Amino acid sequence: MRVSKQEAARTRERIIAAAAAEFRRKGLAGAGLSDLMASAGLTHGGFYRHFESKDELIAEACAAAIDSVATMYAAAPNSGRSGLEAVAARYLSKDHRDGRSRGCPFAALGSELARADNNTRAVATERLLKIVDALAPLFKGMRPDAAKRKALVALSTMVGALTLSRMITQTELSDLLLQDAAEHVSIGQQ
Amino acid sequence: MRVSKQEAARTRERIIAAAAAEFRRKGLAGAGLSDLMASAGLTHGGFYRHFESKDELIAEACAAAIDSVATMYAAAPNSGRSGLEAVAARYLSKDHRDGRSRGCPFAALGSELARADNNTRAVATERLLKIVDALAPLFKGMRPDAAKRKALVALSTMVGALTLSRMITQTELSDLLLQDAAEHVSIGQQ
DNA sequence: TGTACATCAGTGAACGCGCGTTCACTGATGTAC
DNA sequence: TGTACATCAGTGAACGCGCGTTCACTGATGTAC
Repeated sequence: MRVSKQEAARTRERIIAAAAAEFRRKGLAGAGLSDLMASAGLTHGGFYRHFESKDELIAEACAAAIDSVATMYAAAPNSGRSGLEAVAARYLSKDHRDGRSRGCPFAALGSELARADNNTRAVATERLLKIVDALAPLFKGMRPDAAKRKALVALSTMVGALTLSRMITQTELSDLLLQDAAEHVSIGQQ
Repeated sequence: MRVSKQEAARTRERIIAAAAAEFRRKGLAGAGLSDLMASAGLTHGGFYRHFESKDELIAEACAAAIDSVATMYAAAPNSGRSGLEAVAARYLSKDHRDGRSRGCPFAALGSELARADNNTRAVATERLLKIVDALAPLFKGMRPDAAKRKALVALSTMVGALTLSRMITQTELSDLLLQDAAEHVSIGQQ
């Protein structure tokens, strides 16, 4: 039952989207291709019509996951608070902490990404730099280069705090860390 | 070939030590019991004389790993620079980045720890608080409670920056992040 | 203190299971004339 | 435009492999008398 090129392309995107969620939920090693294909509405046998290997899917799914949360780093042009404050509040929210499968892949997969193959790490690095570029303008009154460096450190704080807040078993402490980290990042413009 | 209680206890410690290194090197899911027991100089069959399950070992090995790097957070009473500056420089060094298997488990296993079972996460949380207690006095002229909160945020920055520096494929950028994050943490006393 | 027996740390083979990957097959899509 | 054939997305079964776990066995250690 061959399917049109157009539909096949849509299938491929569905697999990537399912993988982006499954990997963040269960980890790169923990998510199996069979479950993952099932959650895309397919049987696992068809996987290799779309990808050469699980590693190839990992790279594509990570790229897609990073892109899909990129809007989180855009300045919200609404309220009176600074763009940085808004981004930090959104990133370090309880919703983000409790919604791994839709959240930041650096936090959901950080230590596994650090062990991933060269291709995946290169893809992740490239997207990381895009996010840094989006974040940098939020550091007002700074030379672009300095702002980018500040942005990467701020992102480090957010990724680390979100990861630890997910590990911590005491709800109050977890909440407090999110709050303190958000405040710390918000005032980090000097 | 039964072995003395004393020797059995030593064997148990050897397994935990081997696991603490293997888990940090390959991840909690990636490290297999067979390899791990071999690296402790044993065959895998004897594992269940010492532990009820892999999960039990994970909890014990993580505790041991955290404890074994706890000295990294002690203030070095030598040089002129502040204790915090010394700790940040040590934590965010290239040696630490390149020596996963002997380094901080929060960075080496962060995203996997966030998905670990309740027992492991409780053990990790308890040890995290000990590290925060060790770090807090480095924030001079602050009430203990405020200092602990600052310490946890600083630790978040260090964990996030180390994790990202290991993921980044461009050496110069990875180095720069370590340097910038160390500087940021060092001056974070206000 | 010496003897007889129970315990149990460690070995090595085996268990079932799910993993990533491969393959023969189906039949609608795409292509060549 | 219509027909004949090649392509290939998707299915479902099967592959070998390594995983965590179990088990029968060995023989030195620990214990009871």
